Amino acid sequence: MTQRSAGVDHRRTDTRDRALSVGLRLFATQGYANTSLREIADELGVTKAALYFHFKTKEDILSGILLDHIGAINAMVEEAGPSLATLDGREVLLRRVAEYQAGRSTHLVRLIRENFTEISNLPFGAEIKKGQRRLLEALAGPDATLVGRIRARTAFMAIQTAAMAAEWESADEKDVHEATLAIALEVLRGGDSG
Amino acid sequence: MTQRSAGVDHRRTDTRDRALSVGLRLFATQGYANTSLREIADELGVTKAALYFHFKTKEDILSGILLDHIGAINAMVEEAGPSLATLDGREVLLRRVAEYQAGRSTHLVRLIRENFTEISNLPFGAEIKKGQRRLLEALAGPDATLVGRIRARTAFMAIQTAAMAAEWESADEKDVHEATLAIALEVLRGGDSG
DNA sequence: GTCTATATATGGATAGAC
DNA sequence: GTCTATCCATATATAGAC
Repeated sequence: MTQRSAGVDHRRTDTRDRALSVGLRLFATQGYANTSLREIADELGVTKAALYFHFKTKEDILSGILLDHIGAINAMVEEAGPSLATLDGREVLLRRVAEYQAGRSTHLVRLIRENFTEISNLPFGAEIKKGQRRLLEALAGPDATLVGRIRARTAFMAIQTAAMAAEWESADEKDVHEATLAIALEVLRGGDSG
Repeated sequence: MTQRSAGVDHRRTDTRDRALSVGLRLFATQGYANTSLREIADELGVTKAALYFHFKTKEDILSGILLDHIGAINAMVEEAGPSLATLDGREVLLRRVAEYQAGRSTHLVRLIRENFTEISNLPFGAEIKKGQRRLLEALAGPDATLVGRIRARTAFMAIQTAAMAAEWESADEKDVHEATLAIALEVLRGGDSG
């Protein structure tokens, strides 16, 4: 939920939503620290002061962008629940994560990946880290060995990178995603079957 | 070569080298944009102005840190040469890359990975990107299919991530590296043998 | 090689009018 | 909701003495 009200929208402008969208793109392509409020405001056709009506601080914009994402990841892990005890259940979770990330613009993935240090040092950065940690543990399964945890991490990294690979590979985006998912599943599965 | 002269060192101080070292650590842990020259100078026990004797600009410090790295990666690819036509040769290259990255402090890997957007937009950022692209193509081998290229990328990402995994995994660092290399080789190898 | 002092720009953020 | 005007902190970078 990016909007505040669930029913009819009583807002007089859509500046807030547009700011989140522009902010996502600029933060992802230029970096959070390198993007000024003036740049965002200019693209929106408003002044910096106008932004401060919608967001208390610059961090607030970043927070607004990321909150949905954290929620979605956490929800997927929780929904998986007891099914994570089996390899099949964990494969389903990995497929869902891949689907989710492929559906989003590449910007969100890039934003988190390439501004990870900065985000980590932010007040709510701990939440992001905790979410990723939980996801990796879920993918690794209960009582995972070191090798199992590394498999989970590698599989997740493959998926994550694929979301940005459209720029790198000349191939069709859908083909890249499918091939990557196949390899990620292969990695997660590993030699064993439990 | 971080030093300017090959023979006896005639410099009166080691400020330049220490600056590169401190800069690497701060850039990696806080981000390039979030690290000021004052912070670096303070840690060195000198003033900002002193830094400007050794480096023309702030970017120059980053450049000084990264130049060695680019050279090392390029050298490894070129040394591999015709051996890259075989899977065995490509596995050797991957091992060398893993060895190289594990030997360095985690900071260099983090610096590149988590400031990639910023570095890309820098004047010499194209060199970094070109170097990584060449490495991935080398690992994939000549006439690689899409799947082959994704395997190469995934294997490399696994290695790269392992260099930072000491903080995440409670296990012994050496064990993490060994297990990761094994999985990376497995991914690179894939189903086929050519 | 390093210092003090300063030029200059830009950033985030606020006050108050409309 | 948005504006103009402004505050204030901090940043990179330079000038010139020692």
